[in-house]
Amino acid sequence: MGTMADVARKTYGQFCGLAHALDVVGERWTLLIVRELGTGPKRYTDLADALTGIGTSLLATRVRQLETDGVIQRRLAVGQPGSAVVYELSEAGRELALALIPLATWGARHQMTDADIGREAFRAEWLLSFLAADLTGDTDPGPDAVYEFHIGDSSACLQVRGGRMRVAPGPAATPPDVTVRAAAPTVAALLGRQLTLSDAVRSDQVDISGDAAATDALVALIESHLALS
Amino acid sequence: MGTMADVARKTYGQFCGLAHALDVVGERWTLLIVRELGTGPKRYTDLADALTGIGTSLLATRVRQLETDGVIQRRLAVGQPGSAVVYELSEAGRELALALIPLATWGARHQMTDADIGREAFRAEWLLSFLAADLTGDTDPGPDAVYEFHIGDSSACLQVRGGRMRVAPGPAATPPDVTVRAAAPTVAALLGRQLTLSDAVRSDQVDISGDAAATDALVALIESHLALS
DNA sequence: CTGGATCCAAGCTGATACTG
DNA sequence: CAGTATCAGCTTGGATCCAG
Repeated sequence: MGTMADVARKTYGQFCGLAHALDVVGERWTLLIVRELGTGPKRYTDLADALTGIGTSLLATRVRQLETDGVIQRRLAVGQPGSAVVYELSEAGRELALALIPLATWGARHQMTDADIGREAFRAEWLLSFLAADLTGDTDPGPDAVYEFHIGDSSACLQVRGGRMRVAPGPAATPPDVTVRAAAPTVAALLGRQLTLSDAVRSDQVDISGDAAATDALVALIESHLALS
Repeated sequence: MGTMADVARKTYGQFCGLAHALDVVGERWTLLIVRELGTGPKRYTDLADALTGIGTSLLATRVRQLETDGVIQRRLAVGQPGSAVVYELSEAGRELALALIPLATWGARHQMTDADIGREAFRAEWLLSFLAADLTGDTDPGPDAVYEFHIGDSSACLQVRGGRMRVAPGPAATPPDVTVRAAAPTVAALLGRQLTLSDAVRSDQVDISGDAAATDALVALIESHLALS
C-alpha cells in the first residue's frame, strides 16, 4: 500500500500566484533547502548539516515533496568518492532561487542585526550570495578573478568570470587570486556600519591579500554593497 | 501575569537574510496578510473575509505579531462608518510587499494552472496587482485613466496616474474611463494562452467599453503582460 | 466589529534505531 | 552515505463559540 504520504496536501485554495507559491514552498524549512541548493548540488548529509535542527525524517519529506513539485532533481553524481546521490535545482528551482533574493535582501535589511551573529549559525556563502545578488546587473564586477573568503571558521568563494558572479561554498578549487580573512563579529560590525572596510583593513581586522588589481576591484564591490544595503 | 505570549519565538537561528525574513513572515498565512494589505488598509473583517480558512484566533495572533515586528501598523480610521480600526503596511511592510512580487510571479508561472480556478477562491485584485507589478518600469502604462474590472463576481480597479499604476479592490470611487467584464474561466483561458485577448473580445467573452484611447492602451498593457508571462 | 477562549487535529522536534 | 521507521512530547493550526 506504499507510504500513504499523499493525503491531500493543505493548500490555501486561492487563485493567486503568491498563494500557489506558498502552497509549494511555504512550509517550514522548504525555502532554506532551496537556498542551500542555490549554490550548487548537495548531498543529503550536506543539507542536513547546513540546516541544523531539521531532523532527518522531515528533511526527507521536504526533499521528496520538492522533487515531486519539480523544484529540485535527484541525480546520481558521477565518479565522486563516497555515495552518489545529489540534489540540484531544476530550471524552475533556479528561477525560484532568483525570486527569493528580494525577500532575503528585505530580511537582511529589516530583520537582521549584528547582535545576532554570536548566537546564530553562520556560513560564509550565505553572505556572499547576498553580495553577489545585490551587485548583479548594476555594478561592474571587475576583472575575472577568484576570491576566497574565510569568515570565522567558514569559507566560501566568489568567482567573477566574464562579468558574472558565482558563489560556491568551501575553499576555491584552484588557487584564488585574492584571499580574505575576517572574524564573524568583524563582518557583523561591517554590516551594521559600526566599522568601515578601510578601517577594518587598516586595523588588521580584515586581511585581504593577493593580486593588487583584483583586490582593488573586490574592495570596490564590497563598499558599493555596503553603501546600498 | 499577562498572556505569556512571548515565550521566545522559534527561529531558524541562522545569520542569513532569508532565514531572518522567514523567522518573521514564514508562518502560515502571514505573507497572505501582507499581500492583502498591499492594496491598501483593511479592517479585521476584511482580512478574515479574504483569507478563507484562517480562523479568527489565528488571524489576531498573526496581525499582532506583524505589528510588533514592524511590518504593519494599527490605525484608527477617521470618520468612517462602522468600526474604526484598520491595519496598513508600514514602510518596511511596503518594501516587503515589493519583495514578494518575484515570488508571486514564480508561483503564477510555475505552480498555477487554469484548471485551478474553478475550485479556488478568486479576487480580481490578485490578478491586477500582478499585472501592475509585472509591467511597472519596463512598459509605458499609457495615459492617465481608471480601469474598472469585473471578473466573475469580483471587481477591482487599476488606476494609471502620472505613469504609475495602482490597484484597489472593489469598484472605482469615481466613474471609470474603461470598464472590463469577463467570467473567471475566460480569464483563466487567457492566462493559460488557450485564448487570445483579441479572440476573446471578438467573441464577447471579454467586454471592454469606454474611452477609446484608454481602451487601446489597456489592451496593449494586457497583451504585453500575457506575452512575457 | 474585533478579537479572546477553548478544544481537538495536525505538524514539528528530537532521539534513536535500523537497512541497503 | 542515504535514507526509513518509530515514537513521545510539544507547538501550531483549524473550528466553533463567546464577549466587549
